[in-house]
Amino acid sequence: MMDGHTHTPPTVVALRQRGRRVTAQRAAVWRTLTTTPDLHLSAQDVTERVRREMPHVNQSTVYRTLETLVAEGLVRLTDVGAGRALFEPSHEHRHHHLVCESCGMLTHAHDNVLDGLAARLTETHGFALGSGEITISGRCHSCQDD
Amino acid sequence: MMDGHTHTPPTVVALRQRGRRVTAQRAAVWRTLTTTPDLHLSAQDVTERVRREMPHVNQSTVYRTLETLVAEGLVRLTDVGAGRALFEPSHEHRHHHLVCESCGMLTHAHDNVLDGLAARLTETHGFALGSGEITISGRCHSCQDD
DNA sequence: TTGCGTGCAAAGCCTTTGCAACGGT
DNA sequence: ACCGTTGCAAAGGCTTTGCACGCAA
Repeated sequence: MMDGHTHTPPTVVALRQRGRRVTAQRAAVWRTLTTTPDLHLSAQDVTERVRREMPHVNQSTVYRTLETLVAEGLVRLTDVGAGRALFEPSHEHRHHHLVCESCGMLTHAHDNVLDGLAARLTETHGFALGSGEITISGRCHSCQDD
Repeated sequence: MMDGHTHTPPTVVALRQRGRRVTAQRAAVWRTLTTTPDLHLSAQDVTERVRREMPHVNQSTVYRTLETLVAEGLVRLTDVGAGRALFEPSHEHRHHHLVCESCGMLTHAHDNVLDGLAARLTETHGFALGSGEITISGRCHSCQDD
C-alpha cells in the first residue's frame, strides 16, 4: 500500500518520539478510551472492551498500557475514591468530577464552579491546584431524598 | 469499686444506646483515633497502633470496629484516593483535605476555602455537597518545584 | 537484530466473610 | 443465658511482578 499522504496520528507520533512502540494492544486500548470519552472507564472496563475486539489480550497488558499512556500524558488517571480509578483521554477539556456517594454516578463539572478556589488555596496553604482536576463527593440530583 | 460519681464517656453511651457492646478492642481503637486526632490513620495504621497495647487483636476486628464506629457516626471515613482510606474521630471540626500528589502529605483546610462552592454545585448540577468533606489533590508547598 | 512489549502464572496488598468460641449486659 | 463480638483462616477483588517468547523498529 502506497500511502504517502497518510497523516500519522498524533498518538503514534507521541509514543514513537519517546522510543515506545506502537502495538495492536496499545492501539486497541487507546481506541477504547477515545471512542467513549465520557464513560469513565476503570482498568477492568477497558480490558473487557478491548477483549471484544481482541479476546486474547491479557489483563496485565492493559494495566501496563494504561500506565504507559498516563506516563506519556496521553491519558489522565482520576482516582474517585472507594477503589475506583478511572481513565480518560487527556485531550478532553479540563473538568472536575462529581461522584454521588449513594449511587456512585459520576458527572463532569465545568472548571468555573471552583471560582477562585485555586487562588485561595495558594494564599492560605501554599497549595497548588495546578492543572489537576478535583473530585467532589456528595449526592446527585436523583439521590437527594434517600 | 464504688464509683457512683463516674461520668460514663459519651462514646460508651452512644454505643450502648444502640445495643452495641463496649469491648476492650473497641475502646483501644477509639483511644488510638482520639489520642492522635490529626494523624489520618489508615485501617492498617490503627491495627498497628492498637497492637502496641494489645498484641493479639486481630486485623479483621479492627476493620469491623472501624466500620461500626463509622456507622454510629463516631468516626469519619475519608477516602483520599490511591487506595488510601483514612479514619478520624468525627468530633473534629468540619474541614477538607489537601493531598499532595507528589509526597502524599495530607493537610486540613478550613471550610471557608470553598466559599460558596456548595451553592454553585446545587445551582448548576443539582448536586448536594451536604455535610461531606472534600478532598483536593495538588502539590503542597514543599513539592512545588519538582 | 535489538530490546521493548506481551502473555502467563504467581504473588501482593488490602479488605471481607464464615464459623466456632468468647464475653458483655 | 442470650446474642453481639472476636479470632482465625480462607477467600475475594484489584493490581503488580518475574520470566521467556514475540514482534515493532
